[in-house]
Amino acid sequence: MFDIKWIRENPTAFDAGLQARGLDPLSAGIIALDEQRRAQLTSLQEAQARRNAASKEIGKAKAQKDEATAAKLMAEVAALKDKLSQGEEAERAFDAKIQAMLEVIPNLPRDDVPRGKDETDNVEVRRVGTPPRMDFKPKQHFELGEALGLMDFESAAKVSGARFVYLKGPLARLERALAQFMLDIHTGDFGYLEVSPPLMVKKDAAYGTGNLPKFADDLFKTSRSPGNYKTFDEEIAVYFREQLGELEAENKRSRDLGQQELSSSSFVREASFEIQMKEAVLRADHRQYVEDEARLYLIPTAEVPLTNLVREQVIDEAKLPMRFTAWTPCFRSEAGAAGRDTRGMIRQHQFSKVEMVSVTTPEQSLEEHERMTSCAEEILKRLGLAFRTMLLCTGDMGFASQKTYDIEVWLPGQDAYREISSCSVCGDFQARRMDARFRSKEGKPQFVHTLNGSGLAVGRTLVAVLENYQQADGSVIIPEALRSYMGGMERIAKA
RNA sequence: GGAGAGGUGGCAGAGUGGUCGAUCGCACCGCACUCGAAAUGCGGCAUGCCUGCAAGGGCAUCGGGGGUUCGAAUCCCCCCCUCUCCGCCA
Repeated sequence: MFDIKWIRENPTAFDAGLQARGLDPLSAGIIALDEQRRAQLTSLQEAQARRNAASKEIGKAKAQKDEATAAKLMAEVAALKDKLSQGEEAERAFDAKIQAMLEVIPNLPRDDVPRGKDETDNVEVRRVGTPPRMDFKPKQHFELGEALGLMDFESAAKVSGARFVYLKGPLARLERALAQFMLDIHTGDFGYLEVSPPLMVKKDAAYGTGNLPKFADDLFKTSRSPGNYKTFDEEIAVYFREQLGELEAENKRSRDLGQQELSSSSFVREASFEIQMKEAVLRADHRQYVEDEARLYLIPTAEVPLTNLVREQVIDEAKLPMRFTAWTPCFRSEAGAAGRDTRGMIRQHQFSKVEMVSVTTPEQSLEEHERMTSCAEEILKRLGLAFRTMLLCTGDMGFASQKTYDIEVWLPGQDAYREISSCSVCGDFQARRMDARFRSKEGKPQFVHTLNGSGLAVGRTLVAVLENYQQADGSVIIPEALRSYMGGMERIAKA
């Protein structure tokens, strides 16, 4: 989320950043709207100032029993009433309009991010490890898993639909082992605080990290039954009374004119039809409102609850950087991903991930970004998996990011590097949306910087282990580093 | 889910229609006293926004939203949260 003031002062930089993202310039439109808003705000505030002053004088006049003056002033304020309520409404309208424009604008890329259109313009910054040599044709993870009888997509489809899976026996345990292994490293070696967060969050939290309002389609949401209808019933009662009153008035007019009363059957039928239509609309609106307010979202990543841990507060600078890690399931509707990676565990509606989140000062964030990326890389190193680290170009970065490294692990079965982690620095973009600030010894509170990264996607790590450690006979060697987490097991083979 | 109590500045806690953006205390900052510190005394100390070169001026904010009123922290309505008790439950 951008500070309108910053846009006003840096329109060129703002538009240049948008252009790097492949977007059209927006500053002129926003600034024009903001100018209107401020002009209107000033005139509203002048009217309010006059009302406030007059009200104080009324108080004084009444205290002195000067009813004449009081009455005069009250008349003046009464005349201001329309102007005030119109002004307030106009202000709300301007605010909403500008807010709606700002909240869907993505973060601007840092200067050192390569310009580019899509993933083909990403820049490889390093390559670590060598892909294993195999003297047989490597299989894909789902071929291995299904042949072992430990990975069951068919049952999952029956129970939950496409893009779900059952893992069984040693594979289920391997998922748990990987997660524990990752958490132990992040907490033990890198100083992250392990957190077990809520898996459902409110709209405001999803908004804070930038998942809403623009990417609502990517989220699974609960639909809770609307709770209290009292307000609505009252609304309806008022409306009915109005309608009936009008009908009666209409009939009285007709009688006075000596005409036939309109409460003849046809009119009543028409009127009651209209009432029913309006009632239906009101009811629908109200239901929608209540549901939207009560709605919870399944987290698409633990980034959401972890980052929002600092929302709406002022943190003591001495506590920064804060580092959180969590192992959670993640839920994504994958709308618009139809046809991509339909087979196997690469792209699921539900997957397991160990997430890292850092909250820092503006000075610390760039260095923290490198550190976080290396924390993720360390997991792959210890597992003996080959990977490359990519610096994403401007066109391929996520909504909230200023700069992103993707880590791609080598998958022999696919004969390709595939994303297994994504580490982003968001600057104060999320902090503004969450109102998360810190206070230094001297000086006013300012917005924190936030970072997030996968450390790692557990499902995809499991895929990588299977494919990289597969043997000619279809069994899979368990990497040294994981064996203690697997009860000493060295190999997964068909039972 | 039911009943009751409550939500006010960093903390604590007054304020029930008119100079209340808010008394007092604690914490914090500055100054005085002191060799230094403690204690004491004096002064300062909420946030956001608009406007102005600045000094300043103005608007809004007492959990959130709406309403009554010339005027609301204070009255009315709705919602949220916290605490206590009861019920239900992994």
